[in-house]
Amino acid sequence: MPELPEVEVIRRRLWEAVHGRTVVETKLVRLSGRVSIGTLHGVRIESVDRRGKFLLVGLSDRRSLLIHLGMTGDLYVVNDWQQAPRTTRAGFRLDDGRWLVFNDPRALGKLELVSLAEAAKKVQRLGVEPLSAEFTPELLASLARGRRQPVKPFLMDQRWVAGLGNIYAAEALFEAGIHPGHPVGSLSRARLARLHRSIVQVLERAIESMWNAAQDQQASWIEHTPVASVYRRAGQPCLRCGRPIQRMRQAGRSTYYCPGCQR
DNA sequence: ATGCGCGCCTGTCGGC
DNA sequence: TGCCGACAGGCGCGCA
Repeated sequence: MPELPEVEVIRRRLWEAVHGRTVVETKLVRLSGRVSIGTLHGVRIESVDRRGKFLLVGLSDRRSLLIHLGMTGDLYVVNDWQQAPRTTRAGFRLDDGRWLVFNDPRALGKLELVSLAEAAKKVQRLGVEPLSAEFTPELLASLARGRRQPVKPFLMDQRWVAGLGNIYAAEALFEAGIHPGHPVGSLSRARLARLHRSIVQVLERAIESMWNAAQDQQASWIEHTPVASVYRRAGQPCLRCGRPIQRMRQAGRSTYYCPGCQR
């Protein structure tokens, strides 16, 4: 499920729901190497941060829960354990009786308990935060320089820019009018500047739209993912020019684009 | 060094 | 109804 916007909305919801609470019980289910935590007991949750697609839950014992949601992970609070879905992999009972639940049907997510220093080290390998002031057109251009790699897999590589996945990489490229197969190093400065702006806009719009949906208690916010312009729209008309959206394979992933609007 | 293909997992959906 | 393949919002590894 989650790329940067989804992870950011999960982070905000989590912060509201769990900050200052103490974990009083840990339950691990469907164990695998991807979940490596001992038991958490008597520690207070002091922060919930995001770096790229990682969540870092800061604890009062100077440790951190480092979470990556993989393809299908989700993290939220339920009132009692009975409400946790059967694909739940871990649960943390809070001092108010509710449960913080890590649900992950495909089990590609990761959950580890590490020292603050180790957590910091692990996220250090990530590239720039696209919604930070550090992310500028100039920085994007310097990262792209000299690379022959197609722009879409470049955008999905977390070492350069952290947080874009298959959906938002495709959406940003559509927004910028750039063909996903274009070698990133030979895009002009002007086109990279436009791509930079598109990345920021696409991510900000997605966060805003999902965050608004999340405020409505009646709505299942995850279903309010902003309508995609190209993602999973193969064969349907382009919203801008009407030509059918194409699907192609790149580095093993589906890429959607408009052959009319993206060059 | 760089870029691609595959394996890891389970769920869903459409076609036969 | 049941089976089968394709596909799915990610990452890390090994190989050319």
